[in-house]
Amino acid sequence: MIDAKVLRQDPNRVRASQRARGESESVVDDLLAAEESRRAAIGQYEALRAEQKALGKQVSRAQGDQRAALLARTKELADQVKKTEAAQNEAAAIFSKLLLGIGNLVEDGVPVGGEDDFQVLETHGTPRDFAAEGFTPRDHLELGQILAAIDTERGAKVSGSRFYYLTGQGAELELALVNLAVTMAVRNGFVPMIPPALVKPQAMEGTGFLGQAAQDVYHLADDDLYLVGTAEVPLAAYHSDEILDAAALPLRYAGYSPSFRREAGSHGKDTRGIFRVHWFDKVEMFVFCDPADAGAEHRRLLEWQKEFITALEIPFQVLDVASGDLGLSAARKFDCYGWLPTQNRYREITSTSNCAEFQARRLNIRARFDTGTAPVATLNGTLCAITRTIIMILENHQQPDGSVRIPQALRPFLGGRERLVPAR
RNA sequence: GGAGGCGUCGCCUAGUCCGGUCUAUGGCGCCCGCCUGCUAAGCGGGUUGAGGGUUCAUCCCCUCUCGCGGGUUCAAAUCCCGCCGCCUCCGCCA
Repeated sequence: MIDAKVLRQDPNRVRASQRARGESESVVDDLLAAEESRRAAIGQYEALRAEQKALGKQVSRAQGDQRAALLARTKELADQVKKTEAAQNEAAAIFSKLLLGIGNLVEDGVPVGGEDDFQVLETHGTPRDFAAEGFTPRDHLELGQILAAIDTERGAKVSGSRFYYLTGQGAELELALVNLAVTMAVRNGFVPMIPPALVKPQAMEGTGFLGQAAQDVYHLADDDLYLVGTAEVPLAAYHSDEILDAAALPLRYAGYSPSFRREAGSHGKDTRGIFRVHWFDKVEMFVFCDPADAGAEHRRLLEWQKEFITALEIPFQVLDVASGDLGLSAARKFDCYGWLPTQNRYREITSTSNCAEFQARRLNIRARFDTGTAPVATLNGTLCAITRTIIMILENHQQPDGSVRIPQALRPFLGGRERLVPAR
């Protein structure tokens, strides 16, 4: 959630952010009104409570008529205290419900607009010229079938559409990618983590996934647990309700977990192969840091993503995502789009968001700074989303015979092999 | 899933039966000071945490805080209900 102080002191900044996101501005006025009635109720409650407490002491010492008179007054007070307490809770509930609903304040410099208004910041590598090489590239599904690495038919038979099996070399490829990603993350100072993939509502709410993204989340109604769409959720909630040692920041975690996404509202989009699926595994970077360092840390996460994609020898671009496409919790987001030869365009392969203090406030994660106890900043970034990465590797490194060259960096994790080879 | 036990201010712990004197006891640890060739020991003092108000800052003030949430009561660590977590045992299970 955004800072209630900012809301009070500079409501226009919140209005501007809402405008950039394409969200309602009037919610700001509703919030200010709710805040005012909440404060009024608190004032009344505190005054009554103080009197009640003072009288309570006298009651325990008083005798006879005096005691009876005091008891009559304290009874009256108790009644009023209950009423003001209820009023206070009601106003607070309205306030926090509204506050939880509004998106993070958009960082300065973010391009304004919707999904297509991103700005391309960088382009790395050069897409192969398959025409010059004299063959037409196969798409990842065809390659996956030739290599006996991807089985979507049986995935559909067992689990439905948008499910798949990674088989043989495909399964090996996932394990190799995970190993490479975790090895690089550890070298960069991350603590590797294998977090739970089912979480309580607070974790989901705290990370901002029950807002506009709620329709994309799997919920187990019998147990009131959610299947996470990213390790970001359990990693963020790891330190919930904790006060961290500021000297220990930044805390960097690399979580390997399955990611479950309902993909509601994307019917008919990217239906071929494993580009958009209901489940995939992912290695995710997550950082808790001093809010003053968040911008710099965000750039570092981006650099580590670029390092990983570069190691896999995939041509890619870095995008500065536009304000309307940030999601609830991000103040700024950079995406890396890898080259997809058969679509003749770049497609999303990683994403990194600076959530500033937005998630930390919701999850109650603070640190003791010199200036006092304050929320930390949280940042997340994909290191390796397995299915997308496999797609990019297969398509970009394919050979005319359907085999696939394994990028140098990955070979140590595949027993030194140089190629994935067609099955018989 | 069943039975029992437990959850108190960093750690350990008293208090809960029988509500008010709990503004929560004591020890350890930690901080400050004294003493002291140094260190240790000793002596004296301080030390729950969070939120808010005030202030340049300190001081100070208020509220909340005995696993969490309700309830009873003028008043709850203490009584009642629900929940959560941990431990032991049983059942089931990879």
